[in-house]
Amino acid sequence: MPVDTVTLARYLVGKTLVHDLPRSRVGGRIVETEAYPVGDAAGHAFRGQTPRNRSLFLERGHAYIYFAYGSCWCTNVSSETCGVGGGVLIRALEPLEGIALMRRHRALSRLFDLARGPGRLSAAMRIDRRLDGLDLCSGASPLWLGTAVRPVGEIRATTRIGLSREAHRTLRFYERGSPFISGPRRLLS
DNA sequence: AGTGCGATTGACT
DNA sequence: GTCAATCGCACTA
Repeated sequence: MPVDTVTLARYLVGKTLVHDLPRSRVGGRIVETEAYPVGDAAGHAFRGQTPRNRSLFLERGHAYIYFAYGSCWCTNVSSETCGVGGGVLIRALEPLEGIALMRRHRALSRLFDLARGPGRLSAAMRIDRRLDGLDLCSGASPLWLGTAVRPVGEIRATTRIGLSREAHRTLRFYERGSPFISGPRRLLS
């Protein structure tokens, strides 16, 4: 696993994210990420460690899950060494496994909208605070990162979504041409 | 104790 | 394309 945040954000595109539920499994291919490296004023770790963001300071590869806008859970991977704050936001997933169950979690039928956006993918995969702080690479967690199921396409970089600070930095990565990424369609190509 | 504000989404024009 | 709901948390007093 790469040792810096930006490289990790690129590396995660094409890998899988899987959640083992009591009776079944849901998961998919990561097609879009955003990097929040050390020293980035837009990152939750920027102002130091607090009870809310403590998982960002765990060794790289742990889950940081936070609640945004009163309704959405967002799923991140910690990306630095223990004690240093940094993370990668998982923004969109190409659904692969347990699609019928994910549709039920989202009460929605369109496959392309199932996991297109950080809050949507967390809802589809039933990810919430209970999974915060888990080691995503240990092999023992119900939420885990898996290897790529097929070769990844061209990875493109653009500006991150929804920020006021550091808005110019191109730290959003996505698989070119994927219909499963979030944001305006014009950014697809 | 009170205030302000999002790493968003879904509904609506 | 625009816009407001919603609430946990950080920050100020």
